[in-house]
Amino acid sequence: MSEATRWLDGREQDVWRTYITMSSALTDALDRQLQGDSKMPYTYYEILVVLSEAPERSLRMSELAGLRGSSRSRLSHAVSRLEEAGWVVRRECPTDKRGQVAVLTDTGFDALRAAAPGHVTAVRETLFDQLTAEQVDALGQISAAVLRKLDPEGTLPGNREPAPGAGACGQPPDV
Amino acid sequence: MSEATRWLDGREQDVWRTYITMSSALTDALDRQLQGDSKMPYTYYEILVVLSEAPERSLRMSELAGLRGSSRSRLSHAVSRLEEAGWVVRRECPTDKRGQVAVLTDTGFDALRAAAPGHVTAVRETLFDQLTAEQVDALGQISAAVLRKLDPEGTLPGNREPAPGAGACGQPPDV
DNA sequence: CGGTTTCGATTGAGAGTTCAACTAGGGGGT
DNA sequence: ACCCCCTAGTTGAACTCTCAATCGAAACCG
Repeated sequence: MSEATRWLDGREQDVWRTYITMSSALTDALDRQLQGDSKMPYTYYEILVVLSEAPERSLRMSELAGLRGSSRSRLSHAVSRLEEAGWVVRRECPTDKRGQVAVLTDTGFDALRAAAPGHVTAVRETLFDQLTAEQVDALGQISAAVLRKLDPEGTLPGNREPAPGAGACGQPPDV
Repeated sequence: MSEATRWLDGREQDVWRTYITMSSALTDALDRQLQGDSKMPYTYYEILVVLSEAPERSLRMSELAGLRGSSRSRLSHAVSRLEEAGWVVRRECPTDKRGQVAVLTDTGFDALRAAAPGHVTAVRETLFDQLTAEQVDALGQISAAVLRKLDPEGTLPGNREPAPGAGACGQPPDV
Protein backbone atom coordinates (compact mmCIF):
# COMPACT_ATOMS: atom_id res chain seq x y z
CA MET A 1 0.00 0.00 0.00
CA SER A 2 2.91 2.31 0.62
CA GLU A 3 4.38 1.47 -2.77
CA ALA A 4 3.75 3.82 -5.66
CA THR A 5 1.25 2.40 -8.12
CA ARG A 6 2.89 0.82 -11.13
CA TRP A 7 0.66 2.20 -13.89
CA LEU A 8 0.36 0.49 -17.23
CA ASP A 9 2.41 1.81 -20.13
CA GLY A 10 0.85 2.54 -23.50
CA ARG A 11 1.40 -0.92 -24.93
CA GLU A 12 0.05 -2.60 -21.83
CA GLN A 13 -3.03 -0.43 -21.86
CA ASP A 14 -3.70 -1.38 -25.47
CA VAL A 15 -3.31 -5.05 -24.76
CA TRP A 16 -5.44 -4.88 -21.66
CA ARG A 17 -8.23 -3.02 -23.35
CA THR A 18 -8.21 -5.30 -26.34
CA TYR A 19 -8.11 -8.40 -24.20
CA ILE A 20 -10.91 -7.40 -21.84
CA THR A 21 -13.12 -6.28 -24.70
CA MET A 22 -12.54 -9.49 -26.61
CA SER A 23 -13.05 -11.59 -23.54
CA SER A 24 -16.41 -10.14 -22.61
CA ALA A 25 -17.57 -10.06 -26.21
CA LEU A 26 -16.67 -13.71 -26.56
CA THR A 27 -18.52 -14.91 -23.49
CA ASP A 28 -21.46 -12.72 -24.46
CA ALA A 29 -21.57 -14.29 -27.89
CA LEU A 30 -21.38 -17.83 -26.54
CA ASP A 31 -23.99 -17.10 -23.91
CA ARG A 32 -26.34 -15.70 -26.51
CA GLN A 33 -25.82 -18.64 -28.83
CA LEU A 34 -26.58 -21.17 -26.11
CA GLN A 35 -29.48 -19.25 -24.64
CA GLY A 36 -30.99 -18.77 -28.05
CA ASP A 37 -30.52 -22.27 -29.41
CA SER A 38 -30.77 -24.38 -26.29
CA LYS A 39 -32.44 -22.26 -23.63
CA MET A 40 -29.60 -22.53 -21.18
CA PRO A 41 -27.05 -20.02 -19.98
CA TYR A 42 -23.41 -20.88 -20.50
CA THR A 43 -22.81 -21.51 -16.81
CA TYR A 44 -25.52 -24.15 -16.76
CA TYR A 45 -24.07 -25.78 -19.84
CA GLU A 46 -20.76 -26.07 -18.03
CA ILE A 47 -22.44 -27.76 -15.10
CA LEU A 48 -24.04 -30.31 -17.40
CA VAL A 49 -20.69 -30.95 -19.09
CA VAL A 50 -18.91 -31.58 -15.82
CA LEU A 51 -21.68 -33.89 -14.63
CA SER A 52 -21.71 -35.79 -17.91
CA GLU A 53 -18.05 -36.68 -17.49
CA ALA A 54 -18.28 -37.71 -13.86
CA PRO A 55 -18.65 -41.34 -12.84
CA GLU A 56 -22.34 -42.24 -12.70
CA ARG A 57 -22.89 -38.78 -14.14
CA SER A 58 -23.16 -37.56 -10.60
CA LEU A 59 -21.18 -35.42 -8.17
CA ARG A 60 -21.42 -34.07 -4.67
CA MET A 61 -22.62 -30.48 -4.64
CA SER A 62 -19.40 -29.16 -3.22
CA GLU A 63 -17.22 -31.08 -5.64
CA LEU A 64 -19.27 -29.67 -8.46
CA ALA A 65 -18.92 -26.18 -7.05
CA GLY A 66 -15.18 -26.60 -6.62
CA LEU A 67 -14.67 -27.96 -10.11
CA ARG A 68 -16.52 -25.05 -11.54
CA GLY A 69 -14.97 -22.39 -9.33
CA SER A 70 -18.39 -21.22 -8.28
CA SER A 71 -19.82 -20.62 -4.84
CA ARG A 72 -21.96 -23.20 -3.08
CA SER A 73 -24.81 -20.76 -3.07
CA ARG A 74 -24.64 -20.16 -6.80
CA LEU A 75 -24.50 -23.84 -7.50
CA SER A 76 -27.43 -24.51 -5.23
CA HIS A 77 -29.56 -21.98 -7.06
CA ALA A 78 -28.40 -23.29 -10.40
CA VAL A 79 -29.17 -26.92 -9.57
CA SER A 80 -32.62 -25.90 -8.38
CA ARG A 81 -33.20 -24.34 -11.74
CA LEU A 82 -31.80 -27.37 -13.58
CA GLU A 83 -34.04 -29.59 -11.51
CA GLU A 84 -37.08 -27.60 -12.61
CA ALA A 85 -36.00 -28.17 -16.19
CA GLY A 86 -35.76 -31.91 -15.47
CA TRP A 87 -32.08 -32.05 -16.44
CA VAL A 88 -30.70 -32.87 -13.01
CA VAL A 89 -32.00 -34.48 -9.84
CA ARG A 90 -30.77 -34.27 -6.28
CA ARG A 91 -30.19 -37.40 -4.25
CA GLU A 92 -29.09 -37.80 -0.68
CA CYS A 93 -25.52 -38.81 -0.10
CA PRO A 94 -25.34 -42.27 1.45
CA THR A 95 -22.12 -41.68 3.39
CA ASP A 96 -22.79 -38.18 4.72
CA LYS A 97 -26.26 -37.16 5.72
CA ARG A 98 -25.41 -33.49 5.23
CA GLY A 99 -24.47 -34.13 1.65
CA GLN A 100 -26.39 -33.98 -1.57
CA VAL A 101 -25.50 -35.52 -4.89
CA ALA A 102 -26.47 -33.96 -8.20
CA VAL A 103 -27.23 -36.47 -10.93
CA LEU A 104 -27.60 -35.74 -14.62
CA THR A 105 -30.83 -37.25 -15.94
CA ASP A 106 -31.23 -38.86 -19.34
CA THR A 107 -33.25 -35.84 -20.39
CA GLY A 108 -30.42 -33.62 -19.27
CA PHE A 109 -27.91 -35.69 -21.17
CA ASP A 110 -30.04 -35.42 -24.30
CA ALA A 111 -30.28 -31.67 -23.85
CA LEU A 112 -26.51 -31.50 -23.55
CA ARG A 113 -26.02 -33.64 -26.62
CA ALA A 114 -28.37 -31.40 -28.54
CA ALA A 115 -26.63 -28.24 -27.37
CA ALA A 116 -23.03 -29.34 -27.90
CA PRO A 117 -22.67 -29.06 -31.69
CA GLY A 118 -23.86 -25.47 -31.84
CA HIS A 119 -21.70 -24.47 -28.94
CA VAL A 120 -18.56 -26.15 -30.21
CA THR A 121 -19.10 -24.70 -33.64
CA ALA A 122 -19.36 -21.23 -32.14
CA VAL A 123 -16.14 -21.74 -30.17
CA ARG A 124 -14.33 -23.01 -33.22
CA GLU A 125 -15.49 -20.26 -35.53
CA THR A 126 -14.95 -17.36 -33.18
CA LEU A 127 -11.77 -18.53 -31.52
CA PHE A 128 -9.77 -21.32 -33.12
CA ASP A 129 -10.49 -20.44 -36.72
CA GLN A 130 -9.08 -16.98 -36.08
CA LEU A 131 -5.76 -18.19 -34.69
CA THR A 132 -2.63 -19.84 -36.04
CA ALA A 133 -1.37 -23.02 -34.40
CA GLU A 134 1.36 -20.98 -32.69
CA GLN A 135 -1.20 -18.58 -31.31
CA VAL A 136 -3.29 -21.42 -29.95
CA ASP A 137 -0.19 -22.69 -28.18
CA ALA A 138 0.60 -19.26 -26.85
CA LEU A 139 -2.94 -18.77 -25.60
CA GLY A 140 -2.71 -22.02 -23.71
CA GLN A 141 0.53 -21.02 -22.03
CA ILE A 142 -0.64 -17.51 -21.22
CA SER A 143 -3.87 -18.78 -19.71
CA ALA A 144 -2.04 -21.37 -17.67
CA ALA A 145 0.40 -18.79 -16.33
CA VAL A 146 -2.33 -16.41 -15.20
CA LEU A 147 -4.38 -19.24 -13.78
CA ARG A 148 -1.46 -20.40 -11.64
CA LYS A 149 -1.52 -16.99 -10.01
CA LEU A 150 -5.29 -16.95 -9.53
CA ASP A 151 -5.58 -20.52 -8.34
CA PRO A 152 -2.27 -21.60 -6.82
CA GLU A 153 -3.67 -24.85 -5.48
CA GLY A 154 -4.69 -25.94 -8.94
CA THR A 155 -8.23 -26.90 -7.98
CA LEU A 156 -9.89 -25.41 -11.03
CA PRO A 157 -10.31 -27.34 -14.27
CA GLY A 158 -7.67 -26.47 -16.81
CA ASN A 159 -5.12 -25.68 -14.15
CA ARG A 160 -2.15 -27.96 -13.53
CA GLU A 161 -1.88 -31.21 -15.38
CA PRO A 162 -4.79 -32.26 -17.51
CA ALA A 163 -7.24 -34.07 -15.27
CA PRO A 164 -7.58 -37.84 -15.60
CA GLY A 165 -10.74 -37.98 -17.64
CA ALA A 166 -10.30 -34.52 -19.06
CA GLY A 167 -12.13 -34.48 -22.32
CA ALA A 168 -15.19 -32.31 -22.34
CA CYS A 169 -16.33 -29.03 -23.57
CA GLY A 170 -15.36 -29.66 -27.14
CA GLN A 171 -15.93 -33.34 -27.44
CA PRO A 172 -19.09 -35.12 -28.46
CA PRO A 173 -20.77 -36.30 -25.24
CA ASP A 174 -19.91 -39.95 -24.75
CA VAL A 175 -22.59 -42.43 -25.46
CA MET B 1 -26.09 -26.81 -40.58
CA SER B 2 -25.72 -29.78 -42.85
CA GLU B 3 -21.99 -29.85 -42.18
CA ALA B 4 -20.63 -32.29 -39.65
CA THR B 5 -19.58 -30.63 -36.44
CA ARG B 6 -15.86 -29.99 -36.29
CA TRP B 7 -15.16 -31.09 -32.72
CA LEU B 8 -12.15 -29.86 -30.82
CA ASP B 9 -9.10 -32.08 -30.66
CA GLY B 10 -7.37 -32.83 -27.37
CA ARG B 11 -5.02 -29.89 -27.49
CA GLU B 12 -7.78 -27.48 -28.40
CA GLN B 13 -9.94 -28.75 -25.59
CA ASP B 14 -7.12 -28.19 -23.12
CA VAL B 15 -6.51 -24.67 -24.35
CA TRP B 16 -10.18 -23.81 -24.39
CA ARG B 17 -10.78 -25.10 -20.89
CA THR B 18 -7.74 -23.35 -19.53
CA TYR B 19 -8.60 -20.12 -21.26
CA ILE B 20 -12.23 -20.01 -20.20
CA THR B 21 -11.38 -20.88 -16.62
CA MET B 22 -8.67 -18.25 -16.46
CA SER B 23 -10.86 -15.68 -18.08
CA SER B 24 -13.75 -16.04 -15.68
CA ALA B 25 -11.46 -16.31 -12.67
CA LEU B 26 -9.74 -13.11 -13.73
CA THR B 27 -12.88 -11.05 -14.14
CA ASP B 28 -14.20 -12.51 -10.90
CA ALA B 29 -11.06 -11.44 -9.08
CA LEU B 30 -11.13 -7.93 -10.50
CA ASP B 31 -14.80 -7.56 -9.78
CA ARG B 32 -14.29 -8.64 -6.21
CA GLN B 33 -11.36 -6.30 -5.72
CA LEU B 34 -13.30 -3.31 -7.00
CA GLN B 35 -16.51 -4.16 -5.23
CA GLY B 36 -14.67 -4.69 -1.99
CA ASP B 37 -12.38 -1.68 -2.09
CA SER B 38 -14.47 0.83 -3.97
CA LYS B 39 -18.07 -0.35 -3.82
CA MET B 40 -18.50 -0.50 -7.54
CA PRO B 41 -18.80 -3.39 -9.94
CA TYR B 42 -16.26 -3.61 -12.72
CA THR B 43 -18.78 -2.66 -15.40
CA TYR B 44 -19.52 0.59 -13.61
CA TYR B 45 -15.83 1.32 -13.26
CA GLU B 46 -15.51 0.97 -17.02
CA ILE B 47 -18.32 3.44 -17.56
CA LEU B 48 -16.61 5.98 -15.32
CA VAL B 49 -13.32 5.46 -17.16
CA VAL B 50 -14.88 6.05 -20.55
CA LEU B 51 -16.68 9.14 -19.30
CA SER B 52 -13.54 10.51 -17.67
CA GLU B 53 -11.74 10.45 -21.01
CA ALA B 54 -14.52 11.99 -23.03
CA PRO B 55 -14.59 15.71 -23.82
CA GLU B 56 -16.40 17.56 -21.04
CA ARG B 57 -16.42 14.20 -19.29
CA SER B 58 -19.77 13.61 -20.92
CA LEU B 59 -21.25 11.39 -23.60
CA ARG B 60 -24.58 10.66 -25.20
CA MET B 61 -26.17 7.55 -23.75
CA SER B 62 -25.98 5.63 -26.97
CA GLU B 63 -22.37 6.55 -27.63
CA LEU B 64 -21.54 5.36 -24.17
CA ALA B 65 -23.43 2.12 -24.75
CA GLY B 66 -21.69 1.60 -28.10
CA LEU B 67 -18.26 2.27 -26.72
CA ARG B 68 -18.83 -0.22 -23.98
CA GLY B 69 -20.47 -2.85 -26.11
CA SER B 70 -23.43 -2.94 -23.77
CA SER B 71 -27.12 -2.68 -24.49
CA ARG B 72 -29.00 0.61 -24.14
CA SER B 73 -31.14 -0.95 -21.48
CA ARG B 74 -28.21 -2.07 -19.41
CA LEU B 75 -26.59 1.31 -19.65
CA SER B 76 -29.78 3.05 -18.69
CA HIS B 77 -30.12 0.97 -15.55
CA ALA B 78 -26.46 1.44 -14.76
CA VAL B 79 -26.57 5.20 -15.14
CA SER B 80 -29.60 5.32 -12.89
CA ARG B 81 -27.59 3.51 -10.29
CA LEU B 82 -24.57 5.76 -10.78
CA GLU B 83 -26.83 8.77 -10.46
CA GLU B 84 -28.05 7.53 -7.09
CA ALA B 85 -24.44 7.28 -6.01
CA GLY B 86 -23.89 10.86 -7.14
CA TRP B 87 -21.15 9.87 -9.59
CA VAL B 88 -22.98 10.77 -12.78
CA VAL B 89 -25.81 13.11 -13.73
CA ARG B 90 -28.11 13.09 -16.72
CA ARG B 91 -28.60 16.21 -18.77
CA GLU B 92 -30.83 16.81 -21.75
CA CYS B 93 -29.16 16.93 -25.10
CA PRO B 94 -29.41 20.42 -26.60
CA THR B 95 -29.49 19.26 -30.22
CA ASP B 96 -31.85 16.32 -29.95
CA LYS B 97 -34.74 16.36 -27.56
CA ARG B 98 -34.85 12.57 -27.46
CA GLY B 99 -31.28 12.44 -26.30
CA GLN B 100 -29.72 12.32 -22.88
CA VAL B 101 -26.14 13.09 -21.97
CA ALA B 102 -24.39 11.38 -19.08
CA VAL B 103 -21.92 13.61 -17.28
CA LEU B 104 -19.30 12.49 -14.78
CA THR B 105 -19.52 14.58 -11.61
CA ASP B 106 -16.55 15.75 -9.57
CA THR B 107 -17.56 13.28 -6.92
CA GLY B 108 -17.59 10.57 -9.55
CA PHE B 109 -14.16 11.60 -10.77
CA ASP B 110 -12.82 11.46 -7.23
CA ALA B 111 -14.32 8.00 -6.78
CA LEU B 112 -12.61 6.89 -9.98
CA ARG B 113 -9.30 8.38 -8.91
CA ALA B 114 -9.57 6.58 -5.60
CA ALA B 115 -10.44 3.27 -7.24
CA ALA B 116 -7.85 3.30 -10.01
CA PRO B 117 -4.66 2.39 -8.12
CA GLY B 118 -6.11 -0.73 -6.55
CA HIS B 119 -7.59 -1.85 -9.81
CA VAL B 120 -4.47 -1.25 -11.87
CA THR B 121 -2.36 -3.00 -9.28
CA ALA B 122 -4.64 -6.01 -9.44
CA VAL B 123 -4.41 -6.11 -13.24
CA ARG B 124 -0.65 -5.82 -13.15
CA GLU B 125 -0.12 -8.45 -10.51
CA THR B 126 -2.52 -11.03 -11.88
CA LEU B 127 -1.89 -10.53 -15.56
CA PHE B 128 1.19 -8.63 -16.67
CA ASP B 129 3.50 -9.78 -13.90
CA GLN B 130 2.80 -13.37 -14.93
CA LEU B 131 3.74 -12.91 -18.58
CA THR B 132 6.89 -12.36 -20.58
CA ALA B 133 7.07 -9.43 -22.99
CA GLU B 134 6.58 -11.85 -25.87
CA GLN B 135 3.49 -13.27 -24.24
CA VAL B 136 2.04 -9.82 -23.74
CA ASP B 137 2.56 -9.18 -27.44
CA ALA B 138 0.99 -12.48 -28.34
CA LEU B 139 -2.00 -11.82 -26.12
CA GLY B 140 -2.55 -8.50 -27.84
CA GLN B 141 -2.48 -10.09 -31.26
CA ILE B 142 -4.68 -12.99 -30.29
CA SER B 143 -7.26 -10.71 -28.72
CA ALA B 144 -7.26 -8.44 -31.73
CA ALA B 145 -7.75 -11.37 -34.11
CA VAL B 146 -10.72 -12.74 -32.20
CA LEU B 147 -12.19 -9.31 -31.76
CA ARG B 148 -12.09 -8.67 -35.49
CA LYS B 149 -14.35 -11.66 -35.89
CA LEU B 150 -16.72 -10.65 -33.11
CA ASP B 151 -16.89 -6.98 -34.04
CA PRO B 152 -16.10 -6.63 -37.75
CA GLU B 153 -17.04 -2.96 -37.83
CA GLY B 154 -14.49 -2.16 -35.17
CA THR B 155 -16.85 -0.15 -33.00
CA LEU B 156 -15.66 -1.56 -29.70
CA PRO B 157 -12.75 -0.08 -27.79
CA GLY B 158 -9.55 -1.97 -28.36
CA ASN B 159 -10.58 -3.02 -31.82
CA ARG B 160 -8.93 -1.56 -34.92
CA GLU B 161 -6.44 1.22 -34.56
CA PRO B 162 -5.94 2.69 -31.13
CA ALA B 163 -8.56 5.37 -30.69
CA PRO B 164 -7.47 9.01 -30.76
CA GLY B 165 -7.46 9.75 -27.06
CA ALA B 166 -6.96 6.13 -26.11
CA GLY B 167 -5.29 6.14 -22.77
CA ALA B 168 -7.47 4.85 -19.99
CA CYS B 169 -7.93 1.83 -17.87
CA GLY B 170 -4.37 1.68 -16.69
CA GLN B 171 -3.45 5.30 -16.57
CA PRO B 172 -3.79 7.69 -13.70
CA PRO B 173 -6.96 9.70 -14.33
CA ASP B 174 -5.92 13.02 -15.81
CA VAL B 175 -6.07 15.99 -13.55
C1' DC C 1 -20.27 -38.57 26.64
C1' DG C 2 -21.83 -33.15 26.49
C1' DG C 3 -20.37 -28.89 24.30
C1' DT C 4 -18.28 -26.37 20.94
C1' DT C 5 -16.65 -25.85 16.38
C1' DT C 6 -16.55 -26.85 11.62
C1' DC C 7 -18.72 -28.47 7.40
C1' DG C 8 -22.37 -29.15 3.52
C1' DA C 9 -25.89 -27.12 1.73
C1' DT C 10 -29.96 -24.12 1.38
C1' DT C 11 -32.50 -19.71 1.72
C1' DG C 12 -33.80 -14.86 0.99
C1' DA C 13 -32.72 -10.33 0.03
C1' DG C 14 -30.32 -7.16 -2.91
C1' DA C 15 -27.97 -6.01 -7.21
C1' DG C 16 -26.99 -6.42 -12.24
C1' DT C 17 -28.42 -8.07 -16.85
C1' DT C 18 -31.60 -9.28 -20.46
C1' DC C 19 -35.62 -9.04 -23.12
C1' DA C 20 -39.68 -7.30 -24.73
C1' DA C 21 -42.68 -3.57 -24.61
C1' DC C 22 -43.33 1.26 -24.64
C1' DT C 23 -42.87 6.61 -25.04
C1' DA C 24 -41.53 10.32 -27.51
C1' DG C 25 -38.96 12.91 -30.91
C1' DG C 26 -36.81 13.14 -35.63
C1' DG C 27 -36.94 12.54 -40.80
C1' DG C 28 -38.50 11.60 -45.03
C1' DG C 29 -42.01 11.31 -48.80
C1' DT C 30 -46.19 12.80 -50.91
C1' DA D 1 -49.38 19.36 -43.39
C1' DC D 2 -49.73 14.52 -42.81
C1' DC D 3 -48.39 9.85 -42.31
C1' DC D 4 -45.24 6.30 -41.62
C1' DC D 5 -41.13 4.65 -39.94
C1' DC D 6 -36.92 4.90 -37.63
C1' DT D 7 -34.17 6.31 -33.61
C1' DA D 8 -33.08 7.47 -28.40
C1' DG D 9 -33.95 6.17 -24.30
C1' DT D 10 -36.70 4.23 -20.42
C1' DT D 11 -39.33 0.75 -17.89
C1' DG D 12 -40.73 -3.60 -15.63
C1' DA D 13 -40.56 -8.39 -15.26
C1' DA D 14 -37.85 -12.51 -15.21
C1' DC D 15 -33.52 -14.43 -14.32
C1' DT D 16 -28.74 -15.06 -12.43
C1' DC D 17 -25.33 -14.08 -9.09
C1' DT D 18 -23.61 -12.51 -4.51
C1' DC D 19 -23.62 -12.06 0.27
C1' DA D 20 -24.96 -12.92 4.84
C1' DA D 21 -27.76 -15.71 7.72
C1' DT D 22 -29.34 -20.17 8.82
C1' DC D 23 -29.73 -25.19 9.88
C1' DG D 24 -28.71 -29.88 10.60
C1' DA D 25 -24.95 -33.17 10.65
C1' DA D 26 -20.17 -34.44 11.51
C1' DA D 27 -15.88 -33.88 13.96
C1' DC D 28 -13.26 -32.58 17.65
C1' DC D 29 -12.06 -32.11 22.59
C1' DG D 30 -11.72 -32.03 27.39
